[in-house]
Amino acid sequence: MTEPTTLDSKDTILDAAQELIAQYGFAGFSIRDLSRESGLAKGTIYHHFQDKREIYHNVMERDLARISTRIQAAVAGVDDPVIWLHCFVRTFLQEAEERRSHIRSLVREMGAMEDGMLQIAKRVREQVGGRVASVIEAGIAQGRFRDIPPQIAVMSLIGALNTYIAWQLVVEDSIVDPGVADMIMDFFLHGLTKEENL
Amino acid sequence: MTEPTTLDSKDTILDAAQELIAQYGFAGFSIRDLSRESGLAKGTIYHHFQDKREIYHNVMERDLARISTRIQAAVAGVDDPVIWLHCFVRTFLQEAEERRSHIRSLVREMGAMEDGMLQIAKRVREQVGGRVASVIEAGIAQGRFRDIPPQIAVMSLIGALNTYIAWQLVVEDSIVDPGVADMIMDFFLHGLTKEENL
Amino acid sequence: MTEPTTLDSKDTILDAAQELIAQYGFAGFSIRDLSRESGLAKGTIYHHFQDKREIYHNVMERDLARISTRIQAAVAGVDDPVIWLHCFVRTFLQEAEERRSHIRSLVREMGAMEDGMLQIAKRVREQVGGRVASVIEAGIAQGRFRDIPPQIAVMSLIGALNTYIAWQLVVEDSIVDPGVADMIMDFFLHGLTKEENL
Amino acid sequence: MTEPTTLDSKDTILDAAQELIAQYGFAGFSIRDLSRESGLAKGTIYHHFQDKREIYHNVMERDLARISTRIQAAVAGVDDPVIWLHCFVRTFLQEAEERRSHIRSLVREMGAMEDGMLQIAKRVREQVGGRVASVIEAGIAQGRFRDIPPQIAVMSLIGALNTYIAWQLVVEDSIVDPGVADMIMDFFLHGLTKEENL
DNA sequence: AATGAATGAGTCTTCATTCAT
DNA sequence: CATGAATGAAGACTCATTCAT
Repeated sequence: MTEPTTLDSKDTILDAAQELIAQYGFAGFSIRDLSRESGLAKGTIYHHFQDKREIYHNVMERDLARISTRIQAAVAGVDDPVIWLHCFVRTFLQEAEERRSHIRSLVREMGAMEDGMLQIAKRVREQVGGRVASVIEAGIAQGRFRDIPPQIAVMSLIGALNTYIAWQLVVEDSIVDPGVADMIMDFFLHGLTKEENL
Repeated sequence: MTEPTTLDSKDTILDAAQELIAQYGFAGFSIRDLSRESGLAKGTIYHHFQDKREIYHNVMERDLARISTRIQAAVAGVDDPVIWLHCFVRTFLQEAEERRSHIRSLVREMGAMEDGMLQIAKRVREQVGGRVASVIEAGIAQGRFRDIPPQIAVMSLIGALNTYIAWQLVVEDSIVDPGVADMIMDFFLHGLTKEENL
Repeated sequence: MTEPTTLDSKDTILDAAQELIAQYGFAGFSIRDLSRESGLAKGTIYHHFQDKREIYHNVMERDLARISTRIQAAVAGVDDPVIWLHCFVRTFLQEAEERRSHIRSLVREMGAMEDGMLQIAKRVREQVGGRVASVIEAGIAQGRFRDIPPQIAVMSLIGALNTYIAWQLVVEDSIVDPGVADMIMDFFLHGLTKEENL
Repeated sequence: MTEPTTLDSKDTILDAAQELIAQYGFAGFSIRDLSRESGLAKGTIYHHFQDKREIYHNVMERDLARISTRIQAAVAGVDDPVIWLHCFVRTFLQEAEERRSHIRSLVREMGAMEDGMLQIAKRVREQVGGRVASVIEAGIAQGRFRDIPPQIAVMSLIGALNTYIAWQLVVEDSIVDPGVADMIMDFFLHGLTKEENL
């Protein structure tokens, strides 16, 4: 039963790759770096993966699966759309704080991505975004949310979150303030305008 | 009067670089490509710029100046905060449609950026974001906007815009729908919650 | 038993490098030449050595080891200082004839050398020169040589040899005349002055 | 009479070139460096000299002329061969201390030199060495020096001097000790052997 | 006399990838 | 499963040199 060894190596590689991709992007990281960082020979890397691209794919897929699972778990059994969204936002930001790579990478490479990769990016968007959208749709159906194209709402929410992450984590390198999650949610729910001016 | 030759060459290079950076990112574009695309020899490029990095800097700076001017012009003389924001959003999206490079690049390279570049990214954020923030502050002072940390509002707006651009332009490669500007603004102003539930 | 392949490749590279360095100096030889001359791809060269400089270092070190061993062997078991010096001179010139690179290179690059290389040059001087110096000291102690700073003597001897090599081998490209070794030694032992004028 | 301007520029270039060649050798210095160091544009350099090689030639020739003149002046009117040699040695070392470039360069590039340059190197050797040789011949004729091939003596002397310069100036970067001139001369005149052992 | 823009071959070095072991 | 030797195309950047002004 030497099976776990294989799995270990693959995961070792993906772990190192994830870190490097997060730091340097797809074009900016090299197999040599990956070999050094993972402690495995270049040959070994190519034994487990066909391509640099395949490594990228795998990192993305794995990350996607993780974040999906994470969010799903956090949100499981929650029926109320508002509470659901609260949970989502908190988990999203927490996740970002713990491993910064994924969201950053997704946001980044988009221009240079060729088809294969774009598919993954789209799947993330669809998977994560789709879940959010359906909750919003539910809220609209329940008459609690305004009848607005859910896409717009999703974009606004994820955009705010990503921008917050990009600004706070990447640029400032500061730590995520948990209070912000609530402020973002509040703003997301009520917008800018003062009620009396509605 | 062939004097502007110098200026022309530098600009020719920057124009080509802008296009390439927009497509492939900093790490992903090569001087060789730049040479081919600009029609100038590699030596010539290095005659005008010290570094690949210097080229990047210049592209960013130039773009920053352009977009700033653009927005400033669009917004000049507008006093009403809501109208101001409308103008801003429209110009921001228009600008993105016309030359896609800047916002995309900014959003992208962040992880791999070293200090010099980050400074520029920060300046964009401060310059563009700061302007928006002050308008929002004005709106709050006038009692028209809710008393909310302007940063949160700015993040939400710019995040929504960036995400829209990233999703629509980069991934879908589709054209910006002018109606979206209004929808984003509407959402930004009123949020998700139905009024009767306030 | 094709194990020595590694060693072979490294040595193949160093052999070619030695030849090229001897001909063109450090700055004057190119990795491309080295690749052509060694029959190995540029990538392979960089697989075995980090740097152009590291190649240089290795060539020097290897040569230093060789010449040291050579001289040591030639001089082994010789007690009489005069005979010792005779052996040394002959071996030194012979060595120079067989592989011209080392002495020439050493003599040459000195101005452009950075620390790492200078250390090697110093070691040669100390190793080879030191041995000669100690023999001269022994001769002085035995009362056979004049009580003169050994450094001066060493310098004069090695200077004469190097100059001879430079003039005869490099400029004239002629072959070393074995008689010269004796003439140099004679001059080294007795100097210019006629005895009756002492 | 704007003639001196020309001369000035040429000399400015040669001065800078001399310094650079002394430091980096022929292959190791670049026209760009020369342009920066001399404060003149690359075009200007090529206005005055056809080639990198021509610059090298000129530096060498000029230096050769200088050192020749220097030595000639120092030795002028001296009849006694021993005193002549003393003056020569002192001047040679002084010269080396003042501008280190010439001797070093000569000693260095030899391997990489093509014909044109070698001719100069040979001329130096013949001019400087020849003068020394003829004084030694005179001494032999006067019965004061041993009847030894003058070449051997010249080689020993210039070799000792060069080696001293290389070791002290280049490697140690220390200052020339004037006492050494006398010690070298003493050794040159009397050799290593103690008189009573003759 | 002097400039600086322009060039393309050439510099060292890194790349992703293959393959025999 | 794992290695490290090997590759050649591509990377950023420098070179000596030309030429219009």
